[in-house]
Amino acid sequence: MKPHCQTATQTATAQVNCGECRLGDLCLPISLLRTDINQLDQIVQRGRPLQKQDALYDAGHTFKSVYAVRSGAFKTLSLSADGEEQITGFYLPGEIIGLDGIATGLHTNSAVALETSSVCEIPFDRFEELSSKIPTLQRRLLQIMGNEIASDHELISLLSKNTADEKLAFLLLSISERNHRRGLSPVEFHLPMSRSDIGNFLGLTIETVSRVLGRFHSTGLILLDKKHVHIQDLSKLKQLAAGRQD
Amino acid sequence: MKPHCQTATQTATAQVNCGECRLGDLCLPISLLRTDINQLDQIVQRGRPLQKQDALYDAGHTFKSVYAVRSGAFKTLSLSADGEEQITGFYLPGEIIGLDGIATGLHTNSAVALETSSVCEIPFDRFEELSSKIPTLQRRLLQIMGNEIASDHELISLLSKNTADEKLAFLLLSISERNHRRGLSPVEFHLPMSRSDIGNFLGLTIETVSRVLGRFHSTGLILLDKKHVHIQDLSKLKQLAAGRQD
DNA sequence: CGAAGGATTGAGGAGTCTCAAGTCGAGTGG
DNA sequence: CCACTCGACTTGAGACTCCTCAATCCTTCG
Repeated sequence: MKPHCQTATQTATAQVNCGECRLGDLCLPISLLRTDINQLDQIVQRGRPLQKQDALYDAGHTFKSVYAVRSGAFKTLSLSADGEEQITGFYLPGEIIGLDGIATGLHTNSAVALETSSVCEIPFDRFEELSSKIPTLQRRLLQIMGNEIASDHELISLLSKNTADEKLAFLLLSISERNHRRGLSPVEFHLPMSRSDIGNFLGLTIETVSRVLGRFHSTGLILLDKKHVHIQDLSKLKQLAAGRQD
Repeated sequence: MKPHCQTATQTATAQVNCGECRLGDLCLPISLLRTDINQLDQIVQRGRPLQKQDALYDAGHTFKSVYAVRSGAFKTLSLSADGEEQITGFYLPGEIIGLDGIATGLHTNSAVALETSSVCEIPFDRFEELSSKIPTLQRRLLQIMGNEIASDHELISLLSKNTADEKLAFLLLSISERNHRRGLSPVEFHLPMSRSDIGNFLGLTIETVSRVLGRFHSTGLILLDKKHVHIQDLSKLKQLAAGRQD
């Protein structure tokens, strides 16, 4: 329908180097010296545009690279023993995916584009080489993995203890905050994933997701038109997400 | 009551160096050269015995070290926004705890001994130094974090999709396998944690845990005497844990 | 011995799932 | 341009799992 901003700029930024990327220090190069950034810049491979539903990598494939989301959005998912799909995370621009697989050398998850997306690919062998020379880079990688673990723990707590309402509030808030960090509006945004993805991620059925979002809408907590969300009462949403019912 | 084996050997092994530790390569030093092991050995601090309920570290404290469980067992837990406790993992001998906190420099979890336990402390600054000189060691650390993430994802999937029966079967099986790896019996062991810890970890109430374990017992799946477990039908337990009801 | 914490057992209720029907919008082909 | 189909989503009614509340038992410990 209407032109999609991120897709439009994607080609324009495809050649931008790390030092000038508008994602700034959201991505890896945080607090690197200029000379170090240039070194990193030389191993980063840019411009791999993916269409909706395209897999960036699949579970079982050899782990070669990590990726920084440049535009669009991804979901990562693993298949459990009984063949069920479990979404383990959603990833927005500036965030790093592909770190699963460091342990075994094989990816344990698949990463799938939720909409037209592009990434920066960082070959891991060359990254490791580089990071043994640049201590801050090594530290940064550990930080990113640490954050991954911390957010997994948050999700674990959410899944064990919270109601459907609280889970949905948490997800909306999480996307709101991550958009805010990228300089976008914290109260008005686009949900890149389907209801069914949301349900899978939060351990709910699609019907429950639909009902809860409907209730959020009818109580004036949010405005909702399909995938477009406008948060009306941010503080109440925060209360809900924290587990304190209104 | 009766003497506790692991506690008894604890003092005896307290001075053993990494090269001779009977946990072998379960712990960090996997596939290190002998000279490298010796270097690691020199930074490891041993012999910190903890009593049941003692905290190894607390959430909010500065992150200084990682720890290898030497004997006993630990739980790690985080406090969610609303002050609720969430157990994020149980840790048995040979396993590494304390890696949360790498991201921010502060521990995000607390680690609490479930019974009399001892650990090897590995000061992280010196470990980082050492690992920039020994590439396998650096790789090993990433592996351990990768495994942590993989097991978190497994737990996330378990919490979102599985029934109480399946959750309990999974936990029993997990402990069984980890005991087996340490050379202990995979079918007969001791649960180091309380029913309430189990429930917290699996997102169930204590009553449900009790009822399910009781049902497992009365259907002949396991023998159960308080915290002592004897798995009678391992394959059926595996089916259950994989989500295929009998 | 009494108290306190952990665990078991029972009855009733709430929240979410299942099953089923129905709506909406986009894309297709006549 | 309209009917058709397909997928994503919404809405409703009933069922079931698990939670809540409460009583009781067991073990430990002062």
